[in-house]
Amino acid sequence: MLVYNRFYGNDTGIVTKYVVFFYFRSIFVFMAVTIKDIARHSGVSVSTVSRVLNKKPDVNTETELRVNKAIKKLGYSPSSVARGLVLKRSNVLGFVVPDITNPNFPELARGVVEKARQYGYSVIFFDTNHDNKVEKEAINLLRSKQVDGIIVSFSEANQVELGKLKEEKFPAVQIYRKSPNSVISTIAIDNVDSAYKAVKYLLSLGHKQIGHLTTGISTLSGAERLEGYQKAYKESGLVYRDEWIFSGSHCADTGYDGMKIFLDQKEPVTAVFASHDLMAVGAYEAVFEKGLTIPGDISIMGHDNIEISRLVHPKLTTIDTYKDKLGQAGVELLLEEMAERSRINREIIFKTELVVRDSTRQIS
Amino acid sequence: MLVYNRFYGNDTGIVTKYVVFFYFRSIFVFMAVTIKDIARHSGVSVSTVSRVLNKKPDVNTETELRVNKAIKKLGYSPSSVARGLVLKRSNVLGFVVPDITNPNFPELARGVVEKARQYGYSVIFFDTNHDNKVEKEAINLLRSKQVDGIIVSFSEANQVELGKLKEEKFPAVQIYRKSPNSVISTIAIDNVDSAYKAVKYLLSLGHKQIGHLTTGISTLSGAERLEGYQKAYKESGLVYRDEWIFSGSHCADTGYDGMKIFLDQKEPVTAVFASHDLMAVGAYEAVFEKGLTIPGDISIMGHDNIEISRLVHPKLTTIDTYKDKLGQAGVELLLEEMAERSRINREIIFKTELVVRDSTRQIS
DNA sequence: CTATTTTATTCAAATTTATTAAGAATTTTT
DNA sequence: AAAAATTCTTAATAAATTTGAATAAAATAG
Repeated sequence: MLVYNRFYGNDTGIVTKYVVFFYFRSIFVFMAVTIKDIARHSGVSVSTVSRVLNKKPDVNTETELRVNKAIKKLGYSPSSVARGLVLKRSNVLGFVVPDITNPNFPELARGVVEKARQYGYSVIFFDTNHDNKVEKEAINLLRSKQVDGIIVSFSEANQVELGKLKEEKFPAVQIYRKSPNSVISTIAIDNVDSAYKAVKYLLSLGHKQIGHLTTGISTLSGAERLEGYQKAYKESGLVYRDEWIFSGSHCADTGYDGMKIFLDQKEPVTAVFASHDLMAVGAYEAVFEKGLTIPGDISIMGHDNIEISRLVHPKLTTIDTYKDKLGQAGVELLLEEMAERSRINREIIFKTELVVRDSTRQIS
Repeated sequence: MLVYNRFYGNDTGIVTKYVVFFYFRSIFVFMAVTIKDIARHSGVSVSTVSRVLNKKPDVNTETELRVNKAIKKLGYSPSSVARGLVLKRSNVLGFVVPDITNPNFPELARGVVEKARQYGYSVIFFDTNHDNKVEKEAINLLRSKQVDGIIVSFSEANQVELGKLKEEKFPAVQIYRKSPNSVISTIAIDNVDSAYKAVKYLLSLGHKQIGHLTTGISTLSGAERLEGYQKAYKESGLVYRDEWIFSGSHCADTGYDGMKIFLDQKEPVTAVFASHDLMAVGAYEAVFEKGLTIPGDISIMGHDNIEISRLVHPKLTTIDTYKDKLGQAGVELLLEEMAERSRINREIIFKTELVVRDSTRQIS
């Protein structure tokens, strides 16, 4: 065995090391075993082997045994590609998300992949990085790969594309983010009710001035959660002020920015409901910077119950959205669509659940 | 348009709502357009169309135009499946991780998927949930799907399987976690050096009693980081005590447990280096519980620079491992392997980088 | 100006690996 | 010997690529 190491630096400043091993072993060129080989080896025809493989009738028990022995011996595994060509299905699903590094999506992805596996499907995964062009590209690629169905989490921009799929009865479901005009079947959560529940909880703790860090009306979920906030206020008979609402984005920094503004107001809010946990955690920083405490001086609530929420100090009160269940339900709905191939759209809305932790408190 | 809503509860206590839309539109059954249709439509043979598609020579400019027009008109896109059958490649890569909800993997995944896309490859994704059986299953599935190569992050258990792939010259690389006996090519980080750097930094701040929260020698990276810790101590001339080392796991709670033990010792450590950020953040909780401050009373350092590390308060000093770059490099190495098809193993080791934040301080 | 060679296009047929329907061969039953 | 039941084989099919042959046009030679 010959070994050599090479160290070198590259323009990123990362130094990499090469360790190369040369193996001198029996030379063995991999040749794929086909159904023909099995047929020849077991002295039957390919169609008989096919019947054995697919557990169809009209096969002698003895023949079956012989064929299975050959399959095992030669380590044969049918080519999904050839099978897909004939049967026009691939047993592969497509899954397209805007950003896997957004903490909501890994759990969703796990739910999807796990459930798909249970049903015998593999999953081709795309991360579009919020790029509409890539979204479109992904759809085309997945179709040319002949996936049996797709699960997407698209922005408004490409809903038209999804509508086209529906026209063709190509199985597709939108997950996590709602399909704005319900052009395809959807799995989502009841954002209005969820935010309503959150704000109602804060009101029940005695808070009357509740700020809201929203992602703005640019995202549907943001708009819905804002609606829930408003609904809770309306029902309580109290009124909120416009300056208690701050529009941020999907990242934590905007929570910090918003909270800073809230704290600088003459009559600061006593509680804040953030549209997602990351903003809530960002808000923490602004509170600490002012030398204030949570929940002593101000109560903070998030939404989504991502992992971070139970790791920060104090642990964040939030709303669980059952992301893995959403992913699983997405696959199940997709499989239904694949079976039916109708143009009916279903919309399955999950209720969410309040998770009370340490970032909120009762005030007199 | 007919709409009906259905509400129902299920055993998980989640209430879901059904909104079903019935569309009555022109009935349109999707029929795939094939190369034959293009040939017929443009009055040439399929082989000519194929030559146009693959930009091969020996095609009249005028013919090419005619064919391309037909392609556009009929909205034709070649079947990757049929193409895969003939060419024996699918333009699909496999990517298998133990746990996508582990905060290190999403970034890795993004790097892999993004780079693969740039090179025209799609990625079939598996999450094994640390199940060795599922790992094996994934390999078999990916092979029957005729992926062109795979990127895995396997535990020691299935290294034998990977070795078999190598025997067959099936392109495969191990990423993030090192391949223990280098049975296949690897992209990893220099864990020893990385931990060495971390502890050396703490020593440079004046800390002489540094605790280490390790994942134990059960994981290779844990063992290597422990080695780095020991190396730094050895070099400094100081000695560490065995009770300053606590073995935990991949989850945050064990950081809390370990830190509690550290703090209860008669002569507590003044700094702690955790093998990964989650443990470090878990340790925070134990410190706060005692009414102590970070870094006032104790400095804490993590490893991996996951998103959480800059969201906690104080922001965690840690080590960046360039996870997205690792993912990208994984794809590039895999593509090299695919081109060469040799039995040579490469090992590319990335250096890591110290990220100083607010959880560590100089002591006199 | 015809005959031959060269060049540029284009086509028909084989190939890839599996499934499946139709029909042939064999065995069993009537 | 005919009919029925069982089991297997042949050939078509899926949608592309590829090879060697065919055709047509252009160039060269006699």
